[in-house]
Amino acid sequence: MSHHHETVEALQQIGYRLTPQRMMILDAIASSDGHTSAEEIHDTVRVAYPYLDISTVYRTLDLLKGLHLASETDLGRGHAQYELLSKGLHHHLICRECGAILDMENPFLDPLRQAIGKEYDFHAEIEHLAVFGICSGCKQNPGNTRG
Amino acid sequence: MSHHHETVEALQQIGYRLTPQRMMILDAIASSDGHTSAEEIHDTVRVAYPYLDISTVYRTLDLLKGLHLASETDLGRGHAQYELLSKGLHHHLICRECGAILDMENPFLDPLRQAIGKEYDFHAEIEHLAVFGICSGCKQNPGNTRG
DNA sequence: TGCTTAGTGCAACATATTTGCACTTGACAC
DNA sequence: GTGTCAAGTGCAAATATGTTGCACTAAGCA
Repeated sequence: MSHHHETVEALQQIGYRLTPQRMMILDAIASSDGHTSAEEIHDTVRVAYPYLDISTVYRTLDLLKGLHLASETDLGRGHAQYELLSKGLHHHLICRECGAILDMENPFLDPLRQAIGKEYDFHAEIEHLAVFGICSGCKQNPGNTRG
Repeated sequence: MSHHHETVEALQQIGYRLTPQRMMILDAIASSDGHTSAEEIHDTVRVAYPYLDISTVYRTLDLLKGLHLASETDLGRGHAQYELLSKGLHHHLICRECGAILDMENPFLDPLRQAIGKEYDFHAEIEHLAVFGICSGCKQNPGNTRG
């Protein structure tokens, strides 16, 4: 998964330092198959490098957010979830019964973006949307809460 | 603004007690012209009644949420924002330049809801959506940050 | 008016995130 | 390579937001 180092090397081009911590954090986000929390990133990296501090994780995430390389979303847990934007923009449908998360493709929101632009003269930057509701499984078979 | 007491009186019908705290909290949300934070509600009510505890605010908000009388949204600040659902369901367009908040009417999202249902077999319950982007003013005249 | 339990205030806790500061180290010049 | 120096890091403490246990209060009702 070292191809993600490309991203950090890109950072270097615009004046940021290429540190092992940043590479490891980026690898952790990439290898997490979707969304991760700061705490999970911290735990993952600390297996290999126990000195990593959680504040470094947050500072790196802020950096990535600012450069639009990662997105932050509130997926209904008590903490933010992060995701690399390089792996194709997409959004989430979250079942509030069973907690399942479906991915929704980005172009799906294009009609909404256009409608908002037309009606409200507002340029909607929907980078990462979380939509709550009920999935098909729970529609047919209600009552299986998870959290 | 005592017409909002109707809502609390409705609560009473389904077995909840009509307490002065609940009435004051509801008035505070209603009078705040849109979204408020728990802390703002607390401050507002404490002008008249200094003994109100923040935990009572949170417990009342949980109650209102559970009964779908109020909605909770993350509007990009570090805390949740609350709003009464009685005043017509709507959504927000938030300018990330100047912080302005536009209201978007609920039926506007119907095509998206239908599309999600069709494509993903998912029942989207979009009660309160926050869409970030750039408003028309900032499109023409960039550079006026607010926070 | 008294009974009972929902609701409240208080204090302590839990969790997520931020910040000040001294130390380290990546990037670059020599 | 070696030196320079600010960006970046680790650490500890602080801050912010929300939650919880518990004793006390009071709303609703007989």
